[in-house]
Amino acid sequence: MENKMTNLLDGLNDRQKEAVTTTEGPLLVLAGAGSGKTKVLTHRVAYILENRLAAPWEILAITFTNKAANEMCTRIANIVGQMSEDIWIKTFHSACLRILRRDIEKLGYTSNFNIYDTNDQKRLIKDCLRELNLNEDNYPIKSVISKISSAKDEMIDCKEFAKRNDDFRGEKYAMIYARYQQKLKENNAMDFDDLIAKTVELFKDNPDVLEYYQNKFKYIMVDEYQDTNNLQYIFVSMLAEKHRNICVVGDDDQSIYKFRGANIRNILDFEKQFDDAKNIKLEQNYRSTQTILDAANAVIANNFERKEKKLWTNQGEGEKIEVRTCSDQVDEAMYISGEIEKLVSSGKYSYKDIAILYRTNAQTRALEDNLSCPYRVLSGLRFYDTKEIKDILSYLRVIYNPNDDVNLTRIINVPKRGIGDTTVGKIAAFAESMGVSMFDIISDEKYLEALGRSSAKIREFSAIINNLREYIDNIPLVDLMDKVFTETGYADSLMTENTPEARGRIENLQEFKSKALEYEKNVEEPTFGGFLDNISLVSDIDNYDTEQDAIVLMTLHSAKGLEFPVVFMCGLEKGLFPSYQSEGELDKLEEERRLCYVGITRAREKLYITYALQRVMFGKTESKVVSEFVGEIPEKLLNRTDNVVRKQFASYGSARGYSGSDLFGGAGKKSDMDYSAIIAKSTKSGAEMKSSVTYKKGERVMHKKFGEGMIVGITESGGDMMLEILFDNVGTRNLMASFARLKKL
DNA sequence: CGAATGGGTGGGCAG
DNA sequence: CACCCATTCG
Repeated sequence: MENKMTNLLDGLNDRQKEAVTTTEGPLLVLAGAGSGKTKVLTHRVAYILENRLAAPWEILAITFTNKAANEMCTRIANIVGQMSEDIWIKTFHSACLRILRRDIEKLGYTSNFNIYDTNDQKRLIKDCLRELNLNEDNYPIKSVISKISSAKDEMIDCKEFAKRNDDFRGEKYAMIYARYQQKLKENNAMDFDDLIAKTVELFKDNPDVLEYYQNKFKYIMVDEYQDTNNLQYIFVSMLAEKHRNICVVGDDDQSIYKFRGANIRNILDFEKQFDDAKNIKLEQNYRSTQTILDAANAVIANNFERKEKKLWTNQGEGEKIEVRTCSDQVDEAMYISGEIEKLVSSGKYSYKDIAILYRTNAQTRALEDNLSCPYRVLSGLRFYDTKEIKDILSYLRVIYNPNDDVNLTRIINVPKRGIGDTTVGKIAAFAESMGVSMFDIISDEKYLEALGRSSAKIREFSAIINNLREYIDNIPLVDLMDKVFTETGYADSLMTENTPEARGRIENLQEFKSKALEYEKNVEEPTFGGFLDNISLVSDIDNYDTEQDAIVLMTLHSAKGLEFPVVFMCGLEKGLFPSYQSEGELDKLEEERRLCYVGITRAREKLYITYALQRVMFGKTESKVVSEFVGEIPEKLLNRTDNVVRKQFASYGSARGYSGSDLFGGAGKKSDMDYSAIIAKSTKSGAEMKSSVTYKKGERVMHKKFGEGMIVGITESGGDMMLEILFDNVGTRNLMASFARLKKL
C-alpha cells in the first residue's frame, strides 16, 4: 500500500500532487490545455481509494462525453484494477438518466420514457404551433426551442414563464412552452434538458431521494466544469451539499458551449459559491511545443473575461507554425493533402497522427473531394441520424413506449402501407379528444371502425407493433431488430427498391445490428431500454477509434479533449472563423477566440493554419479576408507561404482573358483594373520599372488600397522582389516591389 | 385519399 | 446542396 501510494504521486509535478492529495472540501483545479488534467483526476480517484477514504461506489466522476468517461474508466482501472467498475463515471445526462429510470414514477412519468432529440423536439413544437394557430414565421422553431431550453436551465416552469413574459409575444411563447411540456408528458418523453431538470425536480420534491444520493456520493468530481450550465451546477451542488467534497476541473479559456447554455460564470465564480474553496492552477503543459503554446497564449490574451494563465513547457521550441494563404477552398484542400503526403512520406508521421479541424461541418466536402489519403470524418451526420436508422429506431422506441406519438407518427406509414396524412390526422384528432395516445386509438376496435376504409391497414400496423412488444427482453436484441426489419416490411421494401442507395441503407442497418451486438457484449446487464438510452446519449466522437491509420476530420468543437502530433486548422477567414454570427458581439467573439485557442492547443508538434481568399458559401462564391486570430499570433512564430500570386502570374501567359481577379478575390473587384495596368507596364519594360528602393522584413509600409501593413517575407524573383505583406485590415498580400507603389512608414 | 414531383428556402457549434 | 412544403397527378 505504501509503495502504491508513492507510485501514485510519482511523475506528478507539485501542483498536480497538491490537486491529487487535496481530497476534502471544495476544490477548483484550473487546468490549462494539456496540463495533465485527466492524469490528476484519475490519480485523485485512485488516491481516495488507496487511502480508503471512500468505497468505489461512493465516488461520482462526471465528464462531458462518453469517450472521456470511458477513457477515465480505463485509466483508473489500470491503477486500481477491478474496483473501478463500481465507480460512477458518467456524463451529466447518463448520470441523471440512471437516477430518473429508478424514481421517475414519483413525477408521474413511467420508467420507460423515451428521450427526444432536437428533431423530435421540432416535430412537437410544430404540432404545438399548429394547435395554437401560430405562425412559424413569427415564432421560429429554433427560437422557441432555445427559449424553452433556457427557461428550463433557469428552472422557470410554464407558470413562472407566463408571469415573467406578459407581453403579447411572451404570452404566446408561454402557451407554446406549456403545451410542449404537456405533450412531452403525454408522450412519456423527455428532452435533453428535462433529463437534468427532472432530476433536480425529483431531488427537490423528494428529500429522501436526494438524501440517498447525498449520502452515497462522498466524493464528487466534475470535469470540463467551464462547460456546465446552470442546471448542471444546481444538480452538482445539491449532491455535494452534504459531504462538500467537490472537485471541479476546468479551463475557462476552453469554454466553447455558451450557445447551449454553458455558463462560464460557474467556473469564474466557483470560489464565491463555495467560499472555502481551494484553488490550484496547472500551467505546465506536457503536450505541445513552446511555439504552439506561445501562439495559444498570445491569441487568448485578447480576451477580457478570464483567469490569467500562461502555459509553458520544458519540451523545447519546436517548429514554426505554417500559415498558408490559398486561393480558394479547393486550393486549400490540395495544399493540405500535399502537406500530408510530405509528412507521411518523410516517415516521421503516420496518417493517424494528423487531424484537420474546421469551424463548420459544411467545410468537409471540399476537403473530402481533394484528399488523397485515408481519412475519417467525425460528426456531421451522426450514424444514428441517417434515415433508415432513425426509422428503425422509431419502431424500437414505439415498441418500448407505445404512448410515443411522435415516433409513432414517424413510422406509421414507413414503408408505405397506405396510411396517409389524412388518416394519421384523424387518429391524432381522436387521441386528442379522448385524451389518450394514438396507439390507444389504433389498438381499439371501437375507434378503428370510425376510420373507414384505412382501418384494415391500421389494424395490421397495430398488430405488428403489439406482436413485437411481446419480445422485449425475451429474445436477444439482435433478434428483435431482425424481427423489426422483416415484420414491418422495412427490409422487403429496401430489397425491392434495389438501388445502390437502398443497398447502402441495408448495409447501414447491418451495422446498426452489430452495434446492438456490441452493446450486449459490453454491458453487464443489457436491456432493451438500456440500448435505447445508450443510443440517445452517444455521439460520433465517442466512437472515434484512435488506432485506425487514417487522418481524421472534425469540427473544432469535437476536438476538445483530443490531441494530435499534427493539426491543420483550416478556413481561418473572417465570417467563417470567427463566425459571421459573432460579428460585433464581443462575448460571442471571445467564445470564437476560445475555440481558436482550443484548436491551437490540440497540436503537439506541428500546426498548420490555412485560409482561402475565396470560398463557396451558401452556393455563392464569396471573397474572404484572413481571420483576425491569425494576426494575433506573433509574426515570429509563423512561416507564411501562399499559392495565390504564383497562380496569378502563371495565368498571364496562358490565358489572357483570365485576369486573375478570380484568384485574388480578397482584394475585391477593383483589382481587375490594377492588374491589367501592371501587365501593360511590365510588358513594356520591366527593367525600367525595377524598384530602386530596398525593403527589409519587419518594415511597415503603406499601400494605396490595402492600407498599412508589415513586410513579413521577401523572395527574389526575376530581378524584382516579391514582398509578402501582412496588412492590418485585409490580411496577407503578395506584391511585386516594383509595382506595389508602396510608401515606407 | 395517397404518392410523387418540383420549387423555394435556409444553412453553427451539440448531448 | 439538402430539406421541407405545396401542388399535382394517379
